[in-house]
Amino acid sequence: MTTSENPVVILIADSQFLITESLKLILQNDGRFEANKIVTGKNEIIKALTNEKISLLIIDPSLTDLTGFSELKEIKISFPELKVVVLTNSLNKNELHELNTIGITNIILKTAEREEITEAINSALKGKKYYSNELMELLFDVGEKKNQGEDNGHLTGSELEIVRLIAEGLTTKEIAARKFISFHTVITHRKNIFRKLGVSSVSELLMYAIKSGWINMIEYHI
Amino acid sequence: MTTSENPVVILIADSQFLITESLKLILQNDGRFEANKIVTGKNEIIKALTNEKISLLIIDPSLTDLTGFSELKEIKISFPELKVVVLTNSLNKNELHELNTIGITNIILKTAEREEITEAINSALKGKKYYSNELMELLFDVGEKKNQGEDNGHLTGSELEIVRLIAEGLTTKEIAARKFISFHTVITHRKNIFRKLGVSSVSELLMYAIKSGWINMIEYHI
DNA sequence: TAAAAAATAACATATTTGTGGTATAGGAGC
DNA sequence: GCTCCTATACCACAAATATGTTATTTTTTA
Repeated sequence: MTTSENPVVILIADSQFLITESLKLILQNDGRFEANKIVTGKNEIIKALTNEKISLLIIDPSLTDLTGFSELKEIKISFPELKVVVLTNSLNKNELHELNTIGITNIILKTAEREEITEAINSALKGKKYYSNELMELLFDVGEKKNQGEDNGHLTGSELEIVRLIAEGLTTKEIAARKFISFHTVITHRKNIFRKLGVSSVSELLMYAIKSGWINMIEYHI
Repeated sequence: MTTSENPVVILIADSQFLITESLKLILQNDGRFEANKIVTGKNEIIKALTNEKISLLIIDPSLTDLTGFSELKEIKISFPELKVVVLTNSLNKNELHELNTIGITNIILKTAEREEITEAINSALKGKKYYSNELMELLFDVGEKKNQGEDNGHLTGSELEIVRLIAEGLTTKEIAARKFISFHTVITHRKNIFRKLGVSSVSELLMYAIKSGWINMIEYHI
């Protein structure tokens, strides 16, 4: 927090010009930070982290990999000392939990106010957690309105694959043909999926799947 | 373009702090503009447009109404001389065409580069059209991959309402009860919807509806 | 006001879904 | 070795869907 500490160098990894410009301004006006660097491509991130002494990385994960965060995970493993703030346009509950698992606990949305942004940065530097208000709500509505199903949400690999094929518009018969398995097996999978998720129709299933980020909507919605 | 013209006052209507901050910076550095004002609520927009001589409005429509753009339409009618640049996070093809119908032809995404932003503003002031590169692609893939249906995409009000009820997970019988119409009527609507959209299952219908922005995903995806 | 479009409704029928069971083989973990 | 989980598979049946065709009334629009 004071100038007597190690120099704080911040790396901003974001391809949105309008965002990086504002961030630069905020960090400059703060005065606590030694230098800031902006990278807009995924390759530059590793290079900068390797060659320079970076204290904090502010990153939009959509710059790297949108689903799975595997590259973000690798960064956290390669640079354990690095503090990370995730700054992104939108996150669903699945993604939020996944980031938590990786050890990223300072997450804000690009709709955040100035106070939230500085708070997230300060918390990250102190090793404290910080989440946007909107994300806190997401974290806490674990109970939720619907689904009285038992082990909600945890589908197996085959089950997830079938959800995606249903989303593509395939019928049970077509899914069986595509996967070279029996029609009856697909029926059983469907039953298990419905039971686990507490839904009883394709519509409800798809809404659940989209909400949870199981279906890649990128190709459907710009 | 020159200082001899009328003073150019720009109103920025956006609730994203990170965006308004950058815009302010860009406009300040440009030097051509007399004054800039930032509003973050929908009520302030009309007040500012009424009381001050605004040349250009840079607006994120999600500040007002996300679907239908009815408030944006009213603004265009009330202030015909006003130039408008729409700056938003995402748009689908339906929304893009709707904006076009209203007479808003300068549209860029918040992922735009500095050049695109200034170009959009300059074009708007000159009365010329400007669209982000990503949006141009959207405009031009009219042919598209699927759907060989006839009058694609244009559903009536009742049909759209039924699409939303299907998305809610209601069965045909339930929809009939909810709307106080015959089961057979709902069946007919479904048939017409499927024919118009070139789909043949609820899954395909929902994917189409989400892609087109007919279903409000806000409650499902933050 | 005449034509076009939308909303309403019905009948018939093949296909698909949703739901209740039961059952076996293979792998992971204790 | 034993148990839990997963993937596989089958039977049966009621409910719902998808598809075709036709037709009347109401609303919109040209």
